[in-house]
Amino acid sequence: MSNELDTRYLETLLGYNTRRAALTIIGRFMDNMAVYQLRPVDFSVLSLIGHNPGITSRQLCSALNILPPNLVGLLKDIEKRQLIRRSPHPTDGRAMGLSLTPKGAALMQEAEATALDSDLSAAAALSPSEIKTLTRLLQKIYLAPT
Amino acid sequence: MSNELDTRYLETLLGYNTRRAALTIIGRFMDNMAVYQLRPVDFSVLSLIGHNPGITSRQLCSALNILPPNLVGLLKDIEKRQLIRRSPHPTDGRAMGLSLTPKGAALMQEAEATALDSDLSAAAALSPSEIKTLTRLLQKIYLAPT
DNA sequence: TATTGTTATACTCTATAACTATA
DNA sequence: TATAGTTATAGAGTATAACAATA
Repeated sequence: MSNELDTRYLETLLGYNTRRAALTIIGRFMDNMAVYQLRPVDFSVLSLIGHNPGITSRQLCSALNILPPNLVGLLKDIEKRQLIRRSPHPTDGRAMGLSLTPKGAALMQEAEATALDSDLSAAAALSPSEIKTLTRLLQKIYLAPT
Repeated sequence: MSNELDTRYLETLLGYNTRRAALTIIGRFMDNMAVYQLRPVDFSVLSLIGHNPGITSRQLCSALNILPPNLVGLLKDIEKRQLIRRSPHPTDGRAMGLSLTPKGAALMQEAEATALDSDLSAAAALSPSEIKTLTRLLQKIYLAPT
């Protein structure tokens, strides 16, 4: 079948290019994280908890743009897997402070190393300085004031 | 509330940065396309049809990574809006060739101009040469052989 | 025997309303 | 009166199985 499609116009669009690259990178990330049974969102939540012991579920929601009802089941699951612990918040009786268990910390130490490998293999076509440039330009976009 | 979260680790990850930038760019794209009642996927489909008259639904699926059953309703909708036309395929009796109606072509001429404006405003923090660099690096990632 | 387009359906992700307990 | 966490539920988006018509 003649499959000569003209996609040149779409390839001029920043949204198209950024989304396709994101899907490529995240697809590989998912493959590499499957062994830990972590989806990208699980990884992000655990990583934020690991680097911010005592973080609340509301803070996770703001940082990761998750709606509170949608975080409930996720936290329940990773707590059931004994990766996190909920402790009473020191100053706010409504909230719970989240932290990694030793098992969760051990898992995340491996998972974060794997995440780096995954990034490097997804960006194997780029030099180290190109990766730095790419990161800087992407951050300029999403950190720009509206 | 003390909202001093440490997100430095996540900000080193290519997947995190690329996804956040994509959400920023596409969010703005959606806002700007709302007036045409086009979602990103509608825009992509109509744009590919416009630049590839006679394209089949199967070709659209491959190019945009859409599963055939999920394209059916989309095509039905934009045909009902009289933006596309389905004609018998010249050589394959199973397939239909898709093309824009005059109404669809007029809409897409405006929508593609708006898409460019949207990109430029989403990337307002970047110079023209930075935008070119960003595009090149993103394409290097998703066009790289597995 | 394989492919195009389609229906029906299931699963995941995301979003909204409303409740409770604490502040 | 507002906020943290939760429940229930609705709506997108994405996935698989199976079919008729054609290659």
